[in-house]
Amino acid sequence: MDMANGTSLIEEIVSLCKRRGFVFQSSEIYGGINGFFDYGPLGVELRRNIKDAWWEDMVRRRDDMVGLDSGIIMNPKVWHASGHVDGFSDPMVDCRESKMRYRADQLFAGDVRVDGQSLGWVCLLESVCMQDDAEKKAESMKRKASRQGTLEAIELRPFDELSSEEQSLVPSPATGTVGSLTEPRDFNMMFETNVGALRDASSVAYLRPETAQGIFANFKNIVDTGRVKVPFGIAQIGKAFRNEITPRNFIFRSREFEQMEIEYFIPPDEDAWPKYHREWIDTRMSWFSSIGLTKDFLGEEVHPSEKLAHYAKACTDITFKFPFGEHELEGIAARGNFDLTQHQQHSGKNLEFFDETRKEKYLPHVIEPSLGVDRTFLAVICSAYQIDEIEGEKRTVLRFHPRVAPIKVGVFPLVKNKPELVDRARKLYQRLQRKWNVIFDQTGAIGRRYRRIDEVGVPFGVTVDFETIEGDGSITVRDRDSTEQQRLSEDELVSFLDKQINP
RNA sequence: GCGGGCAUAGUUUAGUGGUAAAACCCCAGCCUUCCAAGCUGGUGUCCUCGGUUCGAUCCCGAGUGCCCGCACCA
Repeated sequence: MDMANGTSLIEEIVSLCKRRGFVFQSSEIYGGINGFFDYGPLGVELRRNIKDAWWEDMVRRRDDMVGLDSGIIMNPKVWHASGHVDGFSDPMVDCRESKMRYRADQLFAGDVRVDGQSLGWVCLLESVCMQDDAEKKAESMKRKASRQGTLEAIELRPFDELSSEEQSLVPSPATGTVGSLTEPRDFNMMFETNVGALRDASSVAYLRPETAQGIFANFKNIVDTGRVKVPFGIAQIGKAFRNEITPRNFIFRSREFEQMEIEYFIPPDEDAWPKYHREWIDTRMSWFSSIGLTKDFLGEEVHPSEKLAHYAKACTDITFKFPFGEHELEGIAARGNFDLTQHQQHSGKNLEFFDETRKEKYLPHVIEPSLGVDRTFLAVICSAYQIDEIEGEKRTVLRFHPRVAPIKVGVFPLVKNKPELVDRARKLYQRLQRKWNVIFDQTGAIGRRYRRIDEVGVPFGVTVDFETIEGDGSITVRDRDSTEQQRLSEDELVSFLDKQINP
């Protein structure tokens, strides 16, 4: 996709989303707030349809899945066990001159001393040969200073373990200038809050950065009460919060978002996970196609083993070619039994599963397909958005799959000033309204009303005309994508719509 | 967090140191027998707060938001 075009394409989509009530910037009348969005009348329907489709296909239509809705705030110990509190609060250091950014624990510095006197500090990025490099640098510093004497051994320490006086002596690894590095700054992505009336260290709690830990924390409850047998999965849809440094790309990366996550528990045998991992990738990929994502925009990206977290066995992303680039839609990770092991240790509760057929206890391993509602929402719109031409006129159309379309049917009297048409159309509207989200529109010319529903992705327009009230009672159904019409009786219409909308 | 650009109606944009404009959209009415027809009317704190000025939407500063690049993204 060419980028010059891509930029304006996403702008067009953002503008359409606002104009037609899909997505608004949060708190817009107060100047907005970076990284938060609100979903308008059409947006909320689309979101709901996406979530319903996922829940229907991943939970209700499967024998091996159960659902869960855990709270956003949990005991903070959960996030210590999961590693989110300690592991992911990387302090970062910026170089003011070169604008480079470093993780403080990957930046090593040491004092260069000759006969007890400091010549200044050296600073290097973490590497296997950094000790050698440091000594070479020290030699050259000694030569430049024309100093005699013996170089002392250099003790390299991570930047974040130095005192702030020491930090201020460290030169930038990029430019060599002393004083160019900032103090380490915390970039923990979890939002903190306080539980209870008192605000102190003991009241700190976190807004969950993922829904997955709620599943692990409830694993024992579900095993004890849910009549489940490995392999089985627990699914959850819910809000999650990450204090992203730079939210970007519209709703693609925001600070408050909604996840649809599955933890699928499998036997711990080493040959088990590759099979289940592959199955889930295929299942999820075909699900994306089924709700109307453009196949050519979907891709798979396997994480190289050296970039995996230490506990992960594999991770494959399902990616989507957004107008601003190809990015992750869903991550499907084989996480071993890392999470259950952690929670078992930290909680002191036995979380082992007793396998009846094998007559043994074990901590199941897990496959984690984890998807963002908001990213799916954007991918659905990007797949659906099209500008085409009808009889020389441009039209903007959202070709939503009928299953996710916010509004399923538009019902129209052919003209407004004939009460019989209007009454009959209104009756039909009321009948359809009991089953689907439909709209009634009698304003302006019929063509205008068709175009208007095209732009919000309504798949079907039905029109009550003179043949309906004077002839055989049939109505016309107009297809959004082909713009072709067919005449059906009301009963035929209802079963036609049912087939199209609920596959 | 850093650097650059931008901020005018619901949307896209024009414009000005002296009380702001177009197109489209939207709402109401008239008209209309199948793909954005026409007519009439309606809808605006020029992002916020300071400063300069007799007077600021315009100039200056700060903030906020958006876009692009860097960095970050468990």
